[in-house]
Amino acid sequence: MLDVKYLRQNIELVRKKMDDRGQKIDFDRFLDLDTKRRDILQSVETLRNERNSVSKQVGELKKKKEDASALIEKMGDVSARIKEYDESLRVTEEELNAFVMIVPNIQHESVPQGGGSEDNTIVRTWGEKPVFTFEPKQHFELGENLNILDFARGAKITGARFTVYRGAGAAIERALVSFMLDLHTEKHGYTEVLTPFMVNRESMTATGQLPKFAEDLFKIEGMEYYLVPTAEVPVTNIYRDEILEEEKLPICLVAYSPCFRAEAGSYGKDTRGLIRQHQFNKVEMVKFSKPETSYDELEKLTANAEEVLKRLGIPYRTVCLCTTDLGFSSAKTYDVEAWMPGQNSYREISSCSNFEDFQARRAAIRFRKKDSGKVELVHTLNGSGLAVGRTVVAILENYQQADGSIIIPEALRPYMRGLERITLEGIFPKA
RNA sequence: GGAGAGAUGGCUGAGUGGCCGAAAGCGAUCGCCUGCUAAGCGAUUGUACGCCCUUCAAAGGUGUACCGCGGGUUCGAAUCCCGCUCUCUCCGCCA
Repeated sequence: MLDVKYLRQNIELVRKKMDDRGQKIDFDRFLDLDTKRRDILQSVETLRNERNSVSKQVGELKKKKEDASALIEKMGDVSARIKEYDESLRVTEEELNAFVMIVPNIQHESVPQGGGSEDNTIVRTWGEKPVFTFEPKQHFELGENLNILDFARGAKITGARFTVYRGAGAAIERALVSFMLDLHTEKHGYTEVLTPFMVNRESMTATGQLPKFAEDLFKIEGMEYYLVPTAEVPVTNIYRDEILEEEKLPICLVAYSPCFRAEAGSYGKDTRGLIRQHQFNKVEMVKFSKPETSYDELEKLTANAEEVLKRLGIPYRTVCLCTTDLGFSSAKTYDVEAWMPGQNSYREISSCSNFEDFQARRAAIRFRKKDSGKVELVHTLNGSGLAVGRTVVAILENYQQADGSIIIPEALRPYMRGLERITLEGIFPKA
């Protein structure tokens, strides 16, 4: 969320920023609530002050065995008034809070102005698109033909958007997770963490999924627990309500996690295959940074995600999301899009964002400045490194052969007992 | 799931109605002392939100809240009462 004080003092700038994001927000209501809150607060604090000092006098009188009944009677009335003010303060703060919680972050000045995904700017493009002597197939057709992806049985077991992986299909998914974690820990300096796949309401609120996007989440029946839509939630919440030491920053964590998304409102979109599932695997990078360096960290984070694709030999491009495509909590986002020959298009495989202090304020993640001793909010960042299911899609489609087999990228072979090619006959070689 | 014990500042830990935002110790920071290190001495050392001052901010002043969370009793609650959460011990169950 945004800082209430900042909002109050920079309301016109924020109005403009939200206009550019295509958000219609009634900031007059905010100003009213804010003024009301401070009025009530002052009144109630004055009364509390009176109560505190009179109560002290009562104590002194009683100690001297003198009569304090006049004061006590008077304070009964003051306490009643405090209770009334407290109630209206509670209501006002609730309204104010509800308002602030649904205001998106302010975009960084470098974010391109836009009205849709066509306005995202292409930052760079890498790799040679493979040339085929045949019509390249889509991954779901390749996967079903090789008997490594089984969508029908996934649907039987659970429902639409669930998949069974088999043999080399299951192995390549697992290999990718290990490959990505090893790369980020050994080459990019991240510490691996493994966090819960269910989180409570506070955690979801801290990273911005709640209260605004409840319909995207799976909630556990009868409990205030939710399935994680991304490891960003549990990993960022590791340091919720904590004050970190400046020397420890930046803290760079990487986590594998399955992700669960209700995908409400995406009916009819990507209905076949692995692209859009209710459950998918992801390796996620999360950073806690000092404000001064967070944009450098964003560039590094994005490069770390890109490195996975480079090592796998998958062509990609990186785009900077425009104002209207930017996610709720993000100040700036790069999407890395992998080339998918079967679909003849680039598809998002990673999303790398700097949230600045937006999540940190909700989550109360701060650090103490070494020289001044002052506490300040950290900046949080995260990015997929990468979405595993979509990486499988990219490998199947880019490395498909005329006979329907799939060449395994060299970087992955050590993680697959040396397997070089997925064919229908040899699902997996003997070790 | 059953029984019991507990939750206080960066940490340990005292505090069972007013003198408590909280003793003491440890740690940390600054200063003094010391040839250096250690020891010693002195000072400082929570967070949030208002208000005043200030062009803004910082600094400063002032007020309020916070002793796991939420309610209640009381002129007054870390302290008493109720509910919840979490931790620990024992029993049961269990990968």
